[in-house]
Amino acid sequence: MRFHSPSIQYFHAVRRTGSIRAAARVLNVASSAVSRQILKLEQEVGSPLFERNARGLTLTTVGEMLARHVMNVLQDLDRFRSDVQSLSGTWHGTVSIACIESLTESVLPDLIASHRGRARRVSFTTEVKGSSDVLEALSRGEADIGIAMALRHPPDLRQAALKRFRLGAVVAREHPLARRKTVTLAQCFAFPVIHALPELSIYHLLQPLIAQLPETPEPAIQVNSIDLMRELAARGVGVAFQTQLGIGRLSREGQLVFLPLDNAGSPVWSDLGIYVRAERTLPAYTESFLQELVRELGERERRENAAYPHVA
Amino acid sequence: MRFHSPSIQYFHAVRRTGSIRAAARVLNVASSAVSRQILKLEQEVGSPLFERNARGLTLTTVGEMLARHVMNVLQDLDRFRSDVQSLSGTWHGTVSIACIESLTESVLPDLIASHRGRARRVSFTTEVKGSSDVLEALSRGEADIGIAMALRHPPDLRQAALKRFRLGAVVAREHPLARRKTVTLAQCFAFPVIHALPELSIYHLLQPLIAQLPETPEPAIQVNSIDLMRELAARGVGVAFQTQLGIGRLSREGQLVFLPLDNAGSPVWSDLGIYVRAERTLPAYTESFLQELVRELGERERRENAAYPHVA
DNA sequence: ATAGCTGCTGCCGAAACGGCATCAATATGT
DNA sequence: ACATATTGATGCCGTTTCGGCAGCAGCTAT
Repeated sequence: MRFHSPSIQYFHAVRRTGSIRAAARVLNVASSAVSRQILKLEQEVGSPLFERNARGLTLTTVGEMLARHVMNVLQDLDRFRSDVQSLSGTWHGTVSIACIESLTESVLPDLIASHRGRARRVSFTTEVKGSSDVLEALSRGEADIGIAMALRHPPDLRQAALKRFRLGAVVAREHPLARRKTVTLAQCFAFPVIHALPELSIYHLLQPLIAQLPETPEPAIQVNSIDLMRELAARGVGVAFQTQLGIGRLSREGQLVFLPLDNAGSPVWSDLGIYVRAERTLPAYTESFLQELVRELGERERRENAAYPHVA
Repeated sequence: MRFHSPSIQYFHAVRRTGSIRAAARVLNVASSAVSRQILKLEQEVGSPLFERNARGLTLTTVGEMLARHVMNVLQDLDRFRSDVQSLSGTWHGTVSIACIESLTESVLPDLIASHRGRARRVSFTTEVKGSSDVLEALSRGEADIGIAMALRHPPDLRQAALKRFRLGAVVAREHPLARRKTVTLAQCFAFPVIHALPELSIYHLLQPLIAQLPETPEPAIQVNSIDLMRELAARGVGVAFQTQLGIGRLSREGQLVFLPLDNAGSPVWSDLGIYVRAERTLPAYTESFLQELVRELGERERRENAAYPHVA
């Protein structure tokens, strides 16, 4: 089933590993074979594809162009393979997901479990990253589906869906704020606050709002793990900020209370985007999971926004 | 620059020609070489790609899937080539257009002439077909850009733009109807009418309206050429039907008069769609022309609908 | 029945591929 | 500063693959 010339497979491996010898190890061939294929390729294209640094290879501009083409080819080959297999009845493959941390508590495990229940032959690989890293992984062809904060995405990605969830304060059941319906940022800052570090995307959502506050609040606890943030809040250490997506189980068990943020009378939204490579047609099993993911997130968006109606 | 394995190039040629020996002639190789590559390919895929009829080869289902993949690969290779060339300053390639006849009088020649004036190295091939043939040519990878009546298009095509033009009656300057502002179908059928045959898309636009008329009009002249239709109308033979797009020159010279159709108080629209293959990223020069085409058609749409305001 | 087409298949020379050993250049560790 | 390790490139050589030639059988149209 590998009817494409070795050159492009070798090129692909070299681009990913950043070294000819490393690529050769992955491909189980001699490094000379890889070296030659790359040289031949450069001769065909008429331009160098890599810059030879002493420590390995990096793509030139033309190399990046070819990388895009090769990625398109190999990903479309995957789709073709899956099409053929689904024709012959078998239905297996691997769905590769890159997503931000707030999905790992409930959405993703629920979905993967239910999907695996129905299609045992479909396997998953998931990588948790920051929002911009998610988009980059997608661009580099290292993931099929990406879920990230809806930043401005590069043109080689397509936003398959956009769901917005209310951002809110998260406090322990016993916290003084816990009996309110909504809270303002100012009210939260009357208490110790658990801050997100800039590597978490909540930081970028809250920062402009915090900057508008009349007085800069005292430095509070800062963390870079949503899980840690959640557990700290559950222990009454302070007020954390999250969408309800990210606090599922502890919320269901009644330990945490979610209080929608009220910013001068209007809600604060956290936009979650689902992304795929724009130039790619997904394999059937991936497309199938993607649609489930979009449906599920839409369902949660509907439910949660109904539970906490807008402050008109 | 041909760094893809011979198999897929050979497969592509065989699919297009429908015969191994014919493909071999096109490729300038021995037919045995082609035959072997196809057999090897079928062994790799694990399923026959063609059905061997005594008179040549036709694709199997798996073959059609592979054909789609190969088309994606080769078209994306074209894009890559053009990307590299545009990086090195040179800018040439061929834009292949499939369109319906109503564009050939003014829109297309104007656009191509002006584009060639600016980019001498970009060449064009244009094929005039019926609307459904246009879409099929696009699907088969035989054209880059398609312009056709906006029918329901297959999922492998993407509608890059949709422009609507008013359908109208076209009569000679001296025709009794020529002094009206608008006409109804009934009014037209008081005179001899030049009908379009079913192979022209105007037929399918008018047929449902004609069917609603109280009495079936007498059989009139029937033609399958817009050019002929136009020239007949100019000679006063009867009333023809067209969008104004299709009668440019004769209208400018004052020989033909365009009368927007009035169907029970509302205009009759002819929807023109611009299509490209959905799974394809266009080369830079093609994309550039596509945008010009969309802009120009949008401009004409605006002008013409301003010249003949809606019958509110 | 003949002539012309189809795709397929031995045979063989030529080209491409891959493995091994080696080289020069550079980075790293002591 | 020196030794060591790692990088990509290259010459040599056996193996594999590719492609051309000629001929095969099967089918169709005349």
